[in-house]
Amino acid sequence: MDSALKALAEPRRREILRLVWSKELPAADIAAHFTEVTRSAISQHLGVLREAQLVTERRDGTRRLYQADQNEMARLRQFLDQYWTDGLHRLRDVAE
Amino acid sequence: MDSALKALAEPRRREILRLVWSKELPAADIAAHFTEVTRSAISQHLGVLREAQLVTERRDGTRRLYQADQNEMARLRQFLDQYWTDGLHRLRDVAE
DNA sequence: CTCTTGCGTAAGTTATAGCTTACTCTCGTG
DNA sequence: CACGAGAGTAAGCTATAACTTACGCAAGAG
Repeated sequence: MDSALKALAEPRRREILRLVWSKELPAADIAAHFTEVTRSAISQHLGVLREAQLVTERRDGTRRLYQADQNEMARLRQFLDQYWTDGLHRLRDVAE
Repeated sequence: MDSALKALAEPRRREILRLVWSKELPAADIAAHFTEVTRSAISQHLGVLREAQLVTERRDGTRRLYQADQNEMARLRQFLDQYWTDGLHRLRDVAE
């Protein structure tokens, strides 16, 4: 969970997640969206997202297709929601 | 906004935010919660949170009282909500 | 004025992140 | 079997993060 939040803290990785949120994309297509950095850099970002389990990888011949892992994304979302909810409870308790 | 997310990616800083979410605390009290690191380390974490505008600082004599900045916290929350909402829209559009 | 308390800040260290270039691996194809 | 395309990986660089210890500074107490 902690690795997921750290992964999300990187703008480039958030952008990658947007790209593969709803559709599978091969690594080359993903890299093509980033003109400022090399394909290798993107491959490494994909590695970080994979380790955080935020994306799944599927092989198709020589290509590797990536897609956001909705389960893990949901878990991360829930973690953040919980964080805020707890905080708001503390606010409410103090208000009394 | 980006600095806020990066600030939140640090477990120690998330813990600090929880401490000052609903009440002002002097730096010493905050530091006292962390036995693994020095007071100086916590002071630096507070600096990061301050720069990300996630906490406000108020001076009272020689003490400095910190508290979570609800406005900025709300902005961050909204940013994350938007991120997920956009993603879910892409999912929905693909489903059609 | 001086001393103590509460805290930030400077300097230096070590670990880690993000990047590049170069290499390697694995398929599919002729 | 050779080779070209798609991608990860190794090595090395630079910047930044997270610490530590040491020092400096402001404010109230005596």
